[in-house]
Amino acid sequence: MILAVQLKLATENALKYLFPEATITASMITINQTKPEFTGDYTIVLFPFVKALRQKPDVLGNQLGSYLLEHTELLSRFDIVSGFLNVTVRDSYWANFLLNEFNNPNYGEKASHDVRVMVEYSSPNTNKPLHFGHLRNIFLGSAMSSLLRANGNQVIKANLINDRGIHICKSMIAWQRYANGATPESTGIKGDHLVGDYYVKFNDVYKAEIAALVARGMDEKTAEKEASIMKDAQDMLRKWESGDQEVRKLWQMMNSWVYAGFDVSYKKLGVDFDKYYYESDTYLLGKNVVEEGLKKGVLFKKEDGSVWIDLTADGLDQKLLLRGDGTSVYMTQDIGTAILKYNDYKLNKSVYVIADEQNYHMQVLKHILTKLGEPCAEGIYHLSYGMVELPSGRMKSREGTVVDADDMVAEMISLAQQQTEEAGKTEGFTTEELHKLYETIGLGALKFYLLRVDPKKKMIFDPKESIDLHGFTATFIQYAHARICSILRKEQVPLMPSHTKFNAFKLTQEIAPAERDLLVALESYPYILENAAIEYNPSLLCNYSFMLAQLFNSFYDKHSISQAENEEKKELRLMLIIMTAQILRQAMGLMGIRMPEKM
RNA sequence: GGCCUCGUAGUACAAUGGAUAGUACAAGAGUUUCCGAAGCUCCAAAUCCAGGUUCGAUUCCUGGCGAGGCCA
Repeated sequence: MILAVQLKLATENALKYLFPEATITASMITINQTKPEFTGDYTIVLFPFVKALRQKPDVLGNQLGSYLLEHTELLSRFDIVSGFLNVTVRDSYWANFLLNEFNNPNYGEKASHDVRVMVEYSSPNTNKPLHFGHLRNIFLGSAMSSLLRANGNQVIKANLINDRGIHICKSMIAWQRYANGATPESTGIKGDHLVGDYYVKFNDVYKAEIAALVARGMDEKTAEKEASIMKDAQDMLRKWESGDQEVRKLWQMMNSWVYAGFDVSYKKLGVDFDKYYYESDTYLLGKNVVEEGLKKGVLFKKEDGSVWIDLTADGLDQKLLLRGDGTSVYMTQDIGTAILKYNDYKLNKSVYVIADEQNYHMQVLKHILTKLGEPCAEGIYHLSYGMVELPSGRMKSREGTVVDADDMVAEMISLAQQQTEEAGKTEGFTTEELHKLYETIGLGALKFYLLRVDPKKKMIFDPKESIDLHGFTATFIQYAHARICSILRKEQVPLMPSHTKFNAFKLTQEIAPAERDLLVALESYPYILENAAIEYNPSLLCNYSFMLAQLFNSFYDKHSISQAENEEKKELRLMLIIMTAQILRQAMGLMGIRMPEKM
């Protein structure tokens, strides 16, 4: 159990013993890390007890501090500063902790238990390539999957592909009209980009057609409907729905190009999926559930035959589930798909990584499933994230302001190369190793950049300033790791030595402040790891890793390891940096970021 | 119009109701015969406005102002 939790329990017990009359609840106890300007490792806030115990903070603090000092093995001293009880943990505690955990490759992870969680992410449309906004989704989903697994859950990574609909027909019709049979092979263009080009082409032609019609005196609304390319696309959609052989063949061919393109991108990004769902398989689902809901009286029918649910009692409004002609809407198929997923895997939880513009939709979906009495409802969690915006505002494909994902990755890798070469750090690597290193640095920077922000908040990305490789970045953390590896290489200590190597270690000297700071941080890692999963927030792990790397850098600057004052200090510091490197590798690994041993 | 988010240094981000509001970039000053300077050290700079709850509010509540999103 980590120290902060132990202290909290000890405090609760102490207060109950000292003040048996008063009611003390765990929620009243706040334990923080002590601010650097005060003596101590952890701080217990005394104010919340003042009223309940009718004691002055100082008196109370003294009683509590003395009790903890006497009755636990944890503390060596305490200080009271204006309502805060600062406690200092015994050096022997830290030494024991370090000796037990420094080379534990699973430190902080939880044992596997039978809770099945699906994480759905990426979920692209098959009419255009991935853009920068998708990357936030993909990295979030991938990191959350790893985080949930590290916390013991059985994770299924799912990708629901939006492979049908009018937008897909748009690129198909434009390809049919203008491509002259061009294929990825004949043009050398990546499949998703090729199809995307014809989606753009569609919009160009469409716009021109509307303009021409308006010029002939038609009003704009009518022109939008009358444009021939749009009529063709709608006609194609009808044919697709009726199973027209030719259209289906074209659809399959173009989608297969897109999938091949996505596969290349996913592989480059280092993400994968356990299960693919296709909207062409699921878009008719949900209708029967709606029919049943109608029978149960949960849903109602309007005069035109359309089916609705009334959520006004829940502060929402009425929501359409089936149109008068019996066709379904997005909500209908989402109901069906939620049930399908649940039945496929007997899910305990189903996480949807979807942008916050769908907040209302997801809220309604969960409500409806609850009202319908579907058991999948309870486990649904919308991991809502803010959109990535440019300084000028939202990315808009129509205005050509989208940043392409593949381009962005390539740019980051070349930035990594450029900076490595400028720093003259290419010696001792083969060409192949360098290539891999640039990928590690470039992709790491990109992932970290998108994950370091609280998912709920929208973020602004300025492509002109590109992404820095200094400061609050993956590069900074990777560099700290590489330095540690370099020291260990020189000392001929493996990254994960067997425990017996330091068996003879015995602490006889005082632990220095910089060593302590590092120990406190290392010890709190399990708490961070757990919280990041509970709060569905990988940025907590990014913040933590960066702080840990910072602490290492300061420590490294103050104290020599190979030239330590004596053998004991050297062993202590070696264990410290072995564990630091271990946690950095593990934490960043969960984010999909590799830590190089040299850079 | 209704509902939901969000307003923190020049910029981008932190802060379970707790101490003097942290970090990075940019700006300024240092730092290399010594384990990797992609580093370290110092310096300056911010909670949109007005009320309220509290021993204590960036955080909770109300009302403005501003930005974004969703629903018709």
